[in-house]
Amino acid sequence: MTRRATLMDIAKDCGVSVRSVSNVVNDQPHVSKALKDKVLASCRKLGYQPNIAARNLRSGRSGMIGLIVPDVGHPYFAALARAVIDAARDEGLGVLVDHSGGTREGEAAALMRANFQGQFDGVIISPVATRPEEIAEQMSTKCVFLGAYADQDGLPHVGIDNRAAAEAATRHLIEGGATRIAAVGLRDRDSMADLRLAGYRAALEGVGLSVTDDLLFTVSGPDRAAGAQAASAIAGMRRRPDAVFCFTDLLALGLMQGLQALGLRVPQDVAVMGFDDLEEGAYATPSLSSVALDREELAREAVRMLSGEATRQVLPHQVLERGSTRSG
Amino acid sequence: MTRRATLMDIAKDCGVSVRSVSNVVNDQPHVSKALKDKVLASCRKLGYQPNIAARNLRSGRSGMIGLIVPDVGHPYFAALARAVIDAARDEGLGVLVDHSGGTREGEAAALMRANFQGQFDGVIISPVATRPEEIAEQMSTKCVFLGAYADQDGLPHVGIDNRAAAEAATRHLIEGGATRIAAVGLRDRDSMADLRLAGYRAALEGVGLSVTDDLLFTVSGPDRAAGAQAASAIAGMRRRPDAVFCFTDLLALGLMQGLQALGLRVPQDVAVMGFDDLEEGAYATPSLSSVALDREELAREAVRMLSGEATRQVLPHQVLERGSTRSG
DNA sequence: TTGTAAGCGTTATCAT
DNA sequence: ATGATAACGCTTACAA
Repeated sequence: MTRRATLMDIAKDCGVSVRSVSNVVNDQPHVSKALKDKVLASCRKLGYQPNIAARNLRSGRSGMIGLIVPDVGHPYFAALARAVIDAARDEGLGVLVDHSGGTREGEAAALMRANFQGQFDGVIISPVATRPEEIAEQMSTKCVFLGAYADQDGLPHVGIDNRAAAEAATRHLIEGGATRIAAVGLRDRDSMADLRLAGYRAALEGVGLSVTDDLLFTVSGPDRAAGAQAASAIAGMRRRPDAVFCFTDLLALGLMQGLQALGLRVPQDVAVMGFDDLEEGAYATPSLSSVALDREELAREAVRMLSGEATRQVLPHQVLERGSTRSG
Repeated sequence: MTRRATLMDIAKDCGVSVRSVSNVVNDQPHVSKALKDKVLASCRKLGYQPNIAARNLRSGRSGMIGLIVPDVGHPYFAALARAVIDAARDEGLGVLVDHSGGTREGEAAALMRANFQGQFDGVIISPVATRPEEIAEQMSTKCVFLGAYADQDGLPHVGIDNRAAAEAATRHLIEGGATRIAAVGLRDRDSMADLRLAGYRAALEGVGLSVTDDLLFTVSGPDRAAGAQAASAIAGMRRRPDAVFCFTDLLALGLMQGLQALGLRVPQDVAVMGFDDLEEGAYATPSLSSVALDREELAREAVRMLSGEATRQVLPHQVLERGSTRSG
């Protein structure tokens, strides 16, 4: 295998200038049909492929964006990654995916890598433990933030109104007849959870139910195991809740599994509400009620925002009633 | 915001040559301590960050690899992507993730993008509908193939012995007392499924059970819905199987859900065996027996193979007995 | 419409 | 150990 063909090779082969070849390759307007044909034929003959590094150096753009999530293996972020990859592709961009583990150190390391890995045309990030302002400060390229947001920051952000969504989800449980509703979620360093907790509180207070600490369960992780653990705790309570609002579907799935293993019926004994609308939830037994958003639109907005001026996009959410909260 | 600092800016600031600065930045062996300190201080002062595009152009490497899977949203490939990203990170490489949809056209398009998106230092690909030789032929960079393989090709490949693994899985069902075992999987253009089917056949024939066509179920997709569909077909059979071997966990999960919705008990009425060892399977009700491999090792080998000479790595597999096949 | 040539910011080859 | 300088392959003024 010999050296790859360059623009100049083509130019020589055709007896024209590199300029003309470049014009053809880049679909510039002013090229004669004859030239175009000749050049393209030569490109095929010599197997020409543009050197992207050179193009990037010259143009200052890379055609790549970064996506940083806590964990690509997590179903929610896997679905998100898919949507972002699709949206980026439609804009002719590739997506370098990285994960942070959801810890502060992990996020710092991922940001480092993003700064050095390459010249991204932008980075989409779903932060957990680091404040957006801190992140934007240390990044050398534009960032769009996904997920929770604090109202004060003016940074590019796209997501749903987590507080309102959580309130709606909790209200759904109340309307189903629940009077003693537990909340299960991560706490500490997770502003997303804070917002959902606030929504939960608001819903209860809205109907005059008091929020007591024994109804609040802080889990150890974002996974099914943590949900199952919460199930044991809840099943063992002297005054057992008749409904549980989990801050994520994965927690809810673990919780449902745990409750059922302990002999409790869902939703008859305990109704369960999730958040995220994972495909997996629709196939659980019973199917899991959840809060949904349009992930494709989320991704499209995020990608668009990377090259635009817009700074905040709040997407609509939707409460999906399924088997886990269907009374009767 | 002004222009980003370059090597030359640092050189001027320090009163040394760019060569010296480059040496420091790249940790070359022959640099005096004094120079190093001076340069590093200047870098910090001016906020220097190397221009990766320029470096790539000069060095001919990009520090990035491509990963092409049918669908990043699919739990198996999400887990795989995570493992590959981790393995690549340990080698200082970033991973550009793309998906093909698992169709021939989709794979062709993804390969195109991989060729143009950037200069990858290699591509790891999990092909479905396109033969490895065809792929290798049209790619301008080294490819390592994941998943199934045909014995004749000498292309870099890492995976398990799918045929043997499927045989072991089926044998596990036989040892559990099953005598009428159905197989559920994709067919056509999916060599992975062919191998697993062959293993299934071998296991049955090994104990003198005949393989009849009515036991073979071809599904419409790789998802839970397809598994649930197969459940209806199986539940409705005049002579119902007492066990089902699904070629993937996702099919098995849909199948289990479907069977149970139809009033059949797993494993008492029908034992179910999956393949892939998804985390989700361990949390299903009942927990799903499956065939596992070490995904982290798979990923490490694949990444290593990109820069090495090795051409085939067959990893060990393991049959995991869980609730869905536990008799008694 | 096409040709010439100047960079883009590195790295690496010569020297010294 | 460090300096000067020529590539790397492309885009794009500026000319013609």
